[in-house]
Amino acid sequence: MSNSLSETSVGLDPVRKEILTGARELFIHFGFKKTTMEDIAKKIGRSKSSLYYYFKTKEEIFEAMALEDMDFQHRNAVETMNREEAVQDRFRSFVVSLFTHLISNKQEYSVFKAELMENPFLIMNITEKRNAYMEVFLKDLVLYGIRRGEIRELSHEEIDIWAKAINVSLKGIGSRLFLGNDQEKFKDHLGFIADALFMGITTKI
Amino acid sequence: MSNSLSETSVGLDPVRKEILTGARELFIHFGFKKTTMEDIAKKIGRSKSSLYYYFKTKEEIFEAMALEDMDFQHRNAVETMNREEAVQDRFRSFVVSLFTHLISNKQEYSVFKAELMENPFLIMNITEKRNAYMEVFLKDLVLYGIRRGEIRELSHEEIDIWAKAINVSLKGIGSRLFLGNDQEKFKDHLGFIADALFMGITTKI
DNA sequence: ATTTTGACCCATAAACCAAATTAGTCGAAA
DNA sequence: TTTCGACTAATTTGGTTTATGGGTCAAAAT
Repeated sequence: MSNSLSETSVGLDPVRKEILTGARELFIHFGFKKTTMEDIAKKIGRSKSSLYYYFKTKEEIFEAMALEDMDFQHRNAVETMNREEAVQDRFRSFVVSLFTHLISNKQEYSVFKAELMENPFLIMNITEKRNAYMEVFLKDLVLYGIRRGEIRELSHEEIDIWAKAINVSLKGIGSRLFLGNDQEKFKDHLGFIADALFMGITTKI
Repeated sequence: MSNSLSETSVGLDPVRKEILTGARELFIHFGFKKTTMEDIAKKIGRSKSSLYYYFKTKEEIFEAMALEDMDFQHRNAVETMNREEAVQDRFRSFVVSLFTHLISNKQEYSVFKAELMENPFLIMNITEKRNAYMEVFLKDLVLYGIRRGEIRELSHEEIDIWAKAINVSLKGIGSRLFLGNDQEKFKDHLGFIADALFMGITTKI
């Protein structure tokens, strides 16, 4: 389970953290483009050049911040999930946790909606890392379920495909929650959605 | 089942069709932005003004063309699907048909990849109509399955949610097939993916 | 009445340039 | 090892002009 999104969680450097928390506030308030390196530096009472001692580029700061957030959010979901035993319960719990967090923090990240499509390259790295992480996570979960006899014996290939498919599915649902304006209907049925994806909707037998 | 994406299939007007087929070729070759109304007019040997007798705007032409294509593609999938009896088989058949078509026509539509994010407003209407269509389609399919006793009795609300969730899931998988570069792995497992979404991956009972 | 057209209009895109910002570098200082 | 001020190079901004191309319209053609 040595699967994680961000290295910074170990808190390697206090200044690094300082930069990230300062940057986070500015990014969330003004977006990526309108936040200058000067702004970040001033915010934490340091010179702009200092930032370049810890990060190579502005993008790198943004990326580190985003990954840190996602990491926190995922750790949270995993922690909640691990209180369950059955895979179905774990999956449902994980999905519900992720999406409720997404919905409740929706406002906070709304600044990025516009920017996301102005420069998609910005989130490319982040997306890739997240995908890689999620796929490993989902594969592990399937293996856990198979071990418990709650999931049919699937081939390696099938597990891989399933993980990829469910990942993009969840992403699709996530974007709809984030961008769409019908979260209301969704948010009360997150558990149902998770179960439907995992267990299907057919009559058992 | 009076559920369709495009009215033009009835072939209301030959000139309208002419315009659409001419426009299609140009759009596919040069993209939306670089094809001018002049180009389209010249292509079919008419004056630019004529186009405005049949369509209000350039966007409307593009939209009509796209909807016509999608309509064809969906009619095809439905036709294939209807050869099956069991819902599971129908769903799988439908999904496989749609996605194989997508994969094989991928090259043709690659011009739009870039344009899609340059002006997302362009496909907004199309996307909305497609979503509406797909949700109705999926709901109908569920009702069919419930009638056959192959799908558990779901509430109206749940059917609605399921249709929305599966629609965005399929869209997610579709984009991955269209934009990503790992179709190879996917394309041989489309049936598996469809089954997994529909029937889940848990051991039955 | 329906369809087509050329001449026209005008919003927007492109091309250009000067000025200002700002990301990123570097050597020296702390 | 870490921080900083001064520098530079690239990008952005703002303002202007030109050109393109979407869209209108009244008249002509069918």
